[in-house]
Amino acid sequence: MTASFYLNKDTFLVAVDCIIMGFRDNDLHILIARRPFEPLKGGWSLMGGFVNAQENIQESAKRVVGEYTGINDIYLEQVGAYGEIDRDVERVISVVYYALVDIEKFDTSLAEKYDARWIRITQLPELVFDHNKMVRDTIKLLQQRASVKPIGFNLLGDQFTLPTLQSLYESIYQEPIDKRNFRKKLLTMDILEKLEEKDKNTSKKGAFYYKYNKEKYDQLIQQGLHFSL
Amino acid sequence: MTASFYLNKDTFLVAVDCIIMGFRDNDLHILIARRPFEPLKGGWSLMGGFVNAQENIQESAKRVVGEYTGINDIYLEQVGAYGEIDRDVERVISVVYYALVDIEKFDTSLAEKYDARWIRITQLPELVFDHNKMVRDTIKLLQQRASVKPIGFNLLGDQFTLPTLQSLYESIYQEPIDKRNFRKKLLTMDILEKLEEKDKNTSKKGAFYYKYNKEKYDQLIQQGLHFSL
DNA sequence: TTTTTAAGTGTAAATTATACACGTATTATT
DNA sequence: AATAATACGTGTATAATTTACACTTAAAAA
Repeated sequence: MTASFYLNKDTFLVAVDCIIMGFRDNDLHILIARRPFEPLKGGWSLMGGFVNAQENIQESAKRVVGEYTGINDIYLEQVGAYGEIDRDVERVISVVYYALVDIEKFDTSLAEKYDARWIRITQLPELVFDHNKMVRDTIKLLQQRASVKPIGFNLLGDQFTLPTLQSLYESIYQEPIDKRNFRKKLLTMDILEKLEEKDKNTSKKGAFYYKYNKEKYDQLIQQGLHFSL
Repeated sequence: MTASFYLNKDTFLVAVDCIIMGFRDNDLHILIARRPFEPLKGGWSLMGGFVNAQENIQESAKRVVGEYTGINDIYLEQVGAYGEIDRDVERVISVVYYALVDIEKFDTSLAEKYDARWIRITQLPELVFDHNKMVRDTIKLLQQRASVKPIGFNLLGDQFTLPTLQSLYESIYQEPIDKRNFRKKLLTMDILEKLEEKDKNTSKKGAFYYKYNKEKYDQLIQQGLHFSL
C-alpha cells in the first residue's frame, strides 16, 4: 500500500562512505582505496557502497566496513549526510560514518583485493569528490567525542601501554600532551587496570600493559560523572 | 550520461525534517504542526518536506523553514540522517536540521494555514514516527554547540537584556545558572555592547539592552581563542 | 661497567569555576 | 508624600582544575 502523498516525489541514490580509522606506529590511519570504476577510476576514495532497500543506513555502513576490513567488532558513529547536487557525477546522497577498529584485526588479503591502504591522517592524498571534507569533518567530530567519552579504546587491542594510549590521544588532537598530566588524569579516572606484563618492544625498560575496564566506566557514568580527556 | 556502476541500485525518498526553534516567555519553543495527510493524519509532527532533485539538502531545509515560518534569515545546522527501514510507512530517509530563528519574525498567518504551534520544549507532546528522538538528539547537539559558539544570539532580536540572555541559556541547558557568574563570564568575553536604553517590560527598574558584536567575536576567534558558556 | 633509551614519578603556580547576599532604580499603592 | 514591591545589578573568597616543569629508574646493548 502506498500513501498517496508520497507519490511523484523525486528519489535518490543513497550511499554510505566510511572513514575507517585505525591506530598504528603512533598515528591514526585511515583506510582508503583506489576507485575501481569510472568516473575517476584510480582516484583515492573512502570505502563506500550504496544503501540497499532492505537495510537501515547504519547496517549499510557496518556491511561496508566488514566487507573491506573483515572486522565486525567496530565502533560506528554517523557523521552526517552530504547532499550537494554535484558531489558525485550522479545525484547521490551520501551518509558518512566513521568506524574505529583495531587495526590488528584487519584482514590484509583485502588490501590487495580492493587496492586499499592504511594512510596516516597527516598524509592523506587528495581524495575523490568531497571525501576530503568528510575526513576533516570526521576528525573534528572525533576530537569532540574523544574529549568526552573513552572511545579511543576501540582503536587498541585489549591491552596497551600508557605511552601508546598517550600517543593515540596526541594523534587525535594533533598536539603534544604532557606525560605526567596525561597519566595523572587517566589514572585518577580509575577506568584502567594495570597488568603484570610489560611491553618491551619500544624500550629497554618496557612499559606496563593496562586494560580498559568498561564496567567501572559505566558505573561512573551512571553516577552522573563525566569525563574530559 | 549515466555511469554504469550506478545502475540498478535502490533509490529512496529523501525528506528533511526541521526542528525550528524560537525563544519566547523564558523558554525555548519548537514549531510543530498537525500532519495534514495520512497516515497519522492529525498527529503532531515536525516541519518537513521532501528533497527535490534540483536542490541540495540544506537548501531543502531552508525552503521548508521559509515555507512554514516566513523567515529566511536563519541559523541552520544538520543534525544527521535518520534511516531506519520502518521509520515512516514508506521507506523514507530523513535528514534532520535544526533552525534557530527570531520568533518575532514569525508570520503568524502561517500558523493557521498549517495548523502549526510553538510549543515549549519541556512540554512537547508525542510526535509522529521518530520525531521525538530527532528532537532529543537536537537538544543535545544544541547544548554542545551553545557551549562552544555564541549561537544563542540567533534566537534573539538584535537587542536583548542580560536577564533574557541568561534565561535563554538556562532553557538550552535546562538548568539554572548563577546570575553573577553568568554576567561575569559574558562580559569578560567582551562580545557584547551595552546600549543606553532599558527594557522596562519585566521590571520596574528596567534592564539595559545589549547587542551582540559579531565583529569582535570573529576577531577573537581568529586569535585562536575559544569560548565556553 | 658504562652507555643508551624510553618509562615513570610529584609539586607548585596559575587559571577557572563555584558559591553566595545585599543595595538600587523604578513603579505602584496607599 | 511615603512606602511597598519587584527585578536588576554588583564583588569576593574558596575550591577545583589545569598547566608547567626535570630527574630517577629499569633494562638492554655496547
